[in-house]
Amino acid sequence: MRYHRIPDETVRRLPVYLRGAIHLSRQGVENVSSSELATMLGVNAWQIRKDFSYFGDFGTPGVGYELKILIKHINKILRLNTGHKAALVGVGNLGSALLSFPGFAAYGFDIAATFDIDKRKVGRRKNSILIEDVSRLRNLRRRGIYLGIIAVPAKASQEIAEMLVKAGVRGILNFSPRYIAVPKRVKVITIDIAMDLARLPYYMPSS
Amino acid sequence: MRYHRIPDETVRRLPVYLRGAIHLSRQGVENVSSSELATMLGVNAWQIRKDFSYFGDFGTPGVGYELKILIKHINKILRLNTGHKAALVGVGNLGSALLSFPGFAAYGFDIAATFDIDKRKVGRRKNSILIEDVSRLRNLRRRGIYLGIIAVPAKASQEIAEMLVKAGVRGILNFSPRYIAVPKRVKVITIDIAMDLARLPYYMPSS
DNA sequence: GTTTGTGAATAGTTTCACAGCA
DNA sequence: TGCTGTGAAACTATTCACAAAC
Repeated sequence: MRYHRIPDETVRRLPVYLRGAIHLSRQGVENVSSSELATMLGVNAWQIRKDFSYFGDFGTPGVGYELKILIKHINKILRLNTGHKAALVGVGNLGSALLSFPGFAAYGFDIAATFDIDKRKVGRRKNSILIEDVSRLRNLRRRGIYLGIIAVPAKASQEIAEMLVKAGVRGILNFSPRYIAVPKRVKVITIDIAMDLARLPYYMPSS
Repeated sequence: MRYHRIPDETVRRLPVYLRGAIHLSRQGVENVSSSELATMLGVNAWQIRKDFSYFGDFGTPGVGYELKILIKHINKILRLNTGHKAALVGVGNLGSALLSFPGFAAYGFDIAATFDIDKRKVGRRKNSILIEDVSRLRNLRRRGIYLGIIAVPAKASQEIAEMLVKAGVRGILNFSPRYIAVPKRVKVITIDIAMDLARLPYYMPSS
């Protein structure tokens, strides 16, 4: 390997491998082969080996991958080792669900601040985190927050995205069903639940 | 065009185009060019034209695409025109959020039944839909439901998936962070929120 | 014997550039 | 003139097959 550009598709799969590795590690397993991991995650063994080959040799022929090392490496590649504070904007149904979602902590994410526009919510606490007024959505930089989660209605998402960018955010997880335009230096990942559901019938055998 | 296999990537993008088309149509717009739609959705114009070219000529050179026709065609291709009843399993935080999520109805999806294992929830109503005991998760076929949404803890997801398959479901939207094994005839789409978040730091400029 | 790591072959997708139609 | 539709070229990703390592 060495000195290859890492395919985006590989980056997309790394968190999946990480999830599997953490799961096994918690069960006390110490080593795993590419084919065992593959079966568990529903992918191909050669895909896993190829993906790992972009980063270095962390496996041992005849044995497999040591989970501790594997987890450490993937965490480092994805820059999850440092931990990340995130600001959640919009504490409605979805936002509330996200607040109590255990999956974030597992990857070192911490929702450190929440914001809403609804005066009735502002000042209250949800999961022990204070809900602040969106107008206070400034200088996240100073609070060490570089990551925003947008869970507001579609209409407001572009505006909120711009506020987040101004506040110093460099990555946005967007749950609103809209494309949001931001400067190239900011990375946006959009999760549109209905969008994924919408292609399910296409793949379903005739009904 | 004609007689090409449709790339999966194109199928993945069709709901995005549909969303954009519906949005414009609601605003009273009647025609749109590939480049207008592209700007609005943050994609390339030639990508849109290429994608549409797999299905037939629904555009008019010099004019663009008539939104009414475009929407009808995409809906038909994705088989969203008939409407789909879905069964939601797991009425916790996420499940509740999904119940009040407006995005489903927009694509003709209707959460027609909900199930939970928690006896305290069973019998109650949420968004006017009765929460039934998971043991009643049978014969969805008879109720005209061929689509399942899994919003239960990871541990239980494989078991629930198997119950859904037995009940006649042909497509599953899985929100649990686990690979679930099902017969090939059943299509599973997994949405793992933490997984998408996990690759954000990789793309964020050094922090 | 088992399992990794990886070049080479294959498959799939995006981008381009432009002919042809309204 | 403006915009679509699409082959061909360029690029990217997946799959294979096997030599090397344990």
